[in-house]
Amino acid sequence: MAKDTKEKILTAALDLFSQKGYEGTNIRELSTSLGLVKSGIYKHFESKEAIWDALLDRMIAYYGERFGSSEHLPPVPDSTEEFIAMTMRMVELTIHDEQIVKTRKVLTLEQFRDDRARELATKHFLTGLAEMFRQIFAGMMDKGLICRDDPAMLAFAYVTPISALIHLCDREPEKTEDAIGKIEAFSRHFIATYGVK
Amino acid sequence: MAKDTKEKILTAALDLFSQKGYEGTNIRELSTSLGLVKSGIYKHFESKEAIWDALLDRMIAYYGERFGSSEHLPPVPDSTEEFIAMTMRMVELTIHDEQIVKTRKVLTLEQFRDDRARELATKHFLTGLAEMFRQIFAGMMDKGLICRDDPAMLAFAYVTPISALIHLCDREPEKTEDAIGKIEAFSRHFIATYGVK
DNA sequence: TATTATAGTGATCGAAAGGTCACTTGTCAA
DNA sequence: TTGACAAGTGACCTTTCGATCACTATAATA
Repeated sequence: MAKDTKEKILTAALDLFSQKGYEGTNIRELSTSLGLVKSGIYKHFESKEAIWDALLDRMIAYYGERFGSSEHLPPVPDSTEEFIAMTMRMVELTIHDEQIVKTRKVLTLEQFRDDRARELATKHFLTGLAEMFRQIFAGMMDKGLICRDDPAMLAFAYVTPISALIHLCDREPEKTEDAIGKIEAFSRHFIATYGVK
Repeated sequence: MAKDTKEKILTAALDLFSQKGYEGTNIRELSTSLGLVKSGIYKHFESKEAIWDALLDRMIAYYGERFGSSEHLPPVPDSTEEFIAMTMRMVELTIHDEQIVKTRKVLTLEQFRDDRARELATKHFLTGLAEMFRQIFAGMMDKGLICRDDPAMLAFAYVTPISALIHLCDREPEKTEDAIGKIEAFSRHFIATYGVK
């Protein structure tokens, strides 16, 4: 029950921090959103900063679980069409999973203030995805699906445009449909460019 | 002299907001950084929010000046090498010009809170650059420098990876050199892919 | 049943926030 | 020289912030 409340606090904190940032969020609001009074929070965390630290711990752990090991690497697709489908599945997930969206927003807002957020932001936004697709592209080259090239460069060139549109969705959710369409169009164009005919 | 102070306040506000965000900045700090006392600010702006509004006005005006008209469009290059050189010149400027860096940071930090920041962020980070390069690519296709393709798609595919690395520099300035190298490598790879041999 | 640890309450604190106001200083036009 | 106005000062106001503490309710354990 204690642990339950602690988790609820972190979830509520993620929600508020992702909207207003760390500084913009106050403890009173956080506690009332959970149906308890301000001082109740301090039975579970000793300070506002302790909440922030725990939240970052959770985000880092979650990221490590999902992207840390190569076990979670999606299988190398057997066709370019399958590759596009896989991309779109991943995009849909990352755009619609609220927890992931909020995590991205928090990292965006706190990247200049907190060193761990800074580091995690780079992983989330750039290096993590790029490394993952580097491996996928290397595999696809072996299978003869795309032409031989530097897989790291291709991954970078593939991942960053998609990432830019994901950020656009975070910022302007009403453009989500457009963005998803654009991602698919980009993905097809990419395959048209680098795919083996 | 009055106008001078007003401008100085906005410049100091840009500096602080870009580091700590709007909420994280207090006007006592802002005023002492200018060598005056807190209440002095209120001789020039009626509230903290008025400073924010004026700052956004200035950013919007500045953006309109530089990117609004097609007069400021850089000339279509006469060779792919010139194209790369032009890209690198633009990148160096946008990474090292403090005002521009701070503007990007502020927009990053306030994009979820303020509608005008949201809109300007999308222009700065995505649509503005993409539109500019769409025109450049269209011109380069006419000159036979790059192969015929959808110029908007190429611009999007060219601009977003560079933008991602610029954001990386904003977040982790110690990686600036690496990032610039990577931008040039990407630019050359891009030309190797789409340039007419 | 008595004990004890824990979750939650409400009053309260000091610090810091944004903002106001009467006042002083400095500058320029008449 | 003087009057007027803008620029800047310092004391003070109210509100809100994060945080503390004595207290109560609850529920599991000995």
